[in-house]
Amino acid sequence: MNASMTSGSAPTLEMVAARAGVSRATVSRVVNGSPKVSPDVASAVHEAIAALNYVPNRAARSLASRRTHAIALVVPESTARVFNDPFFATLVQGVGLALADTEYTLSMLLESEAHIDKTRRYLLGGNVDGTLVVSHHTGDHSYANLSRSLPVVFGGRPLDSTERVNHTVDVDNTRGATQAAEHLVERGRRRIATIAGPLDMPPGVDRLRGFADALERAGLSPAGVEHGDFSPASGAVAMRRLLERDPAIDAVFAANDQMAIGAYSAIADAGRSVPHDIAVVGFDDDRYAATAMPPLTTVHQPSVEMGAEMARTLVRLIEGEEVPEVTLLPTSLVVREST
Amino acid sequence: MNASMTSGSAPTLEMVAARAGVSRATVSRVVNGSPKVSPDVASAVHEAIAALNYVPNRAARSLASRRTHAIALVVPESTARVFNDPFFATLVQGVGLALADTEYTLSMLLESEAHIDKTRRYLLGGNVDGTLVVSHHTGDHSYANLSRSLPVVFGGRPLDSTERVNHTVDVDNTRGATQAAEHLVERGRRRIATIAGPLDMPPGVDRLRGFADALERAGLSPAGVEHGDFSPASGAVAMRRLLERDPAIDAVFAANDQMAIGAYSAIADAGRSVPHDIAVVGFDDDRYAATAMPPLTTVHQPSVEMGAEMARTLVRLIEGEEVPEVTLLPTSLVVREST
DNA sequence: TTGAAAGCGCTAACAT
DNA sequence: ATGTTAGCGCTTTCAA
Repeated sequence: MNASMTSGSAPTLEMVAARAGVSRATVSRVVNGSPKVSPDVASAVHEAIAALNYVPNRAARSLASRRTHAIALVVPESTARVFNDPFFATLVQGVGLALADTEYTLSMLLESEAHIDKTRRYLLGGNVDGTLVVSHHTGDHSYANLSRSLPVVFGGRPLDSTERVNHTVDVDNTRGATQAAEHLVERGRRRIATIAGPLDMPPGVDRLRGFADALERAGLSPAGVEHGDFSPASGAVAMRRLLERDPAIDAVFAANDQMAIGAYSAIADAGRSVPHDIAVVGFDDDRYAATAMPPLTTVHQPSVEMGAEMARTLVRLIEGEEVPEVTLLPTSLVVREST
Repeated sequence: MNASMTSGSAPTLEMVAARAGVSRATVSRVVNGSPKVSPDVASAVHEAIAALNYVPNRAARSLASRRTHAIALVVPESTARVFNDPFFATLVQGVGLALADTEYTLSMLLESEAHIDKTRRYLLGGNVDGTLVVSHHTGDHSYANLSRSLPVVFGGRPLDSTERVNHTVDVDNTRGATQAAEHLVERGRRRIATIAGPLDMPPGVDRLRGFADALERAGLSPAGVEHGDFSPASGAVAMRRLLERDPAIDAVFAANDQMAIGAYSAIADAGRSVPHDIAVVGFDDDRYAATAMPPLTTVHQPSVEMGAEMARTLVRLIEGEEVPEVTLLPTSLVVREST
């Protein structure tokens, strides 16, 4: 717009100082919001900044302050493979949104096996002030000890709880499963079975427990428990087995929507209908849930919120605030037509 | 592992120099792969680097070299809203994967309206060496002129071709639509209609053109053209209209899968069946395509590859290489049961 | 081929 | 409340 913008190189703090007639230190104070600057000096500096369209140089700032104002989001390869998992995609969105309100920047690290320690070096090499890690896998110890050298927040589907990982944000899987079971009971169902997830994955364990506890409180016991691997095919297989053992089942809670959809087909194959003969509740509220036939009643995961919460937690951690070791986000039941 | 690692602060280039018995300049040369270093000196330096587990400090490097080795991926808010668009998610994955082979780092900028110029400042403030922008929208001029100050590669669903944007990577929409139309012709269909996308979006235009051209070459003309907005509902409406005008239609090409799915329901409502009465081909090969009933024949978009190509193009641009202004990625037809 | 020296743009004591 | 002065860790002329 104006002449100063046509100058080749970016304006520096020094130029601002000269223009405002103060020292560089003062400009730095103003830029960093130090309280010990007189109002008139501050506004003079602000004017100069605006006039020159000054933007601080990050590299210089990091070098001097030893802080990068960047955080990493590490996506283990196994997760990358399911990158089109809507849950994950939405989580990234939450992270980005939360960070937009801060001075922090997001570095995405898609970890491919070939570069596994490139990632570690990057993280440990002072390139970021902290990191977020999303993992689907229990056995993933690779980042557990990272938290000794760097603020880390785990999230998504967190590690096995036996590992003392410092900070994690998770969805309240247990409570969600309980909501699902209670809903089925309220609908008058009595022979309620479940298609659980793998027991080596925390969500698998928690969702099964929440389900079982709720039934017990209702004075019922599961009409069957079969395990799947969260895939639609495994859901169909599990449903078939459930039906073989007890053809009179009148409801089923699947530990995720994909398995619920698989169950749909097994139910149809058995000549039964949803929800008339068998009510079905899923978990995740993924893209398939709403458009399934019939639309699936399911437990909604607040994924955007989870990403945002992870980001906020990490930022607080970096700034030295006290933060709870684990944050559990509430789920909510979305009632559609499968119950 | 060893004693030096327990030392509080990270090893510096200076420490490496001392240990290798050379100057800092030499270490810098080795680290940066300069050719003018004698082999023995180089290996001594490499040993020292390994022994100390030295990792160069990025901030210092950027400050001195005026390069950041970071690239941004800007996601306009409108796109963020459809973040769970599998196409986009996969594209990000491709970008990440391609970058993993380089020295570059990915900064994700989810742009929220409130911070729109925060993004511009960030990009122009020397925080990145270049940027990738994904956009669904024609009218989005905000980044068009960015390319005057910074290497930029547009991608995904690029801007209106009337804007002279320097570099873009796109899927070959025209060719893809042609493949779809030719397939229908080969299947013996003769009354072929299309549910086109909006004419203010490049994919809408290109897919319609590719379709029409192919029919013309086959000596046919469209049995009908209706426009939708890429949503399933609009696909259903369009299909209904198509059927009203010409009940004898025996095939339809929808400009995306979502509209094809919408068409499915309109076809069913009309008492017709897919593919017996009407063959349907979509475009995108999204998550719904494979699981639709019947599974949808569609044009596959190489989204991972597109992300990777965008990243590679940008890196080349940054390194000063010559790169083509537009790269068109080939699509492929995935034949399933709807034709 | 190697080293010396001068910054890159900023922050953070320390003075004043 | 403001200025002075050192660096932060690296790259890069320029000499040797």
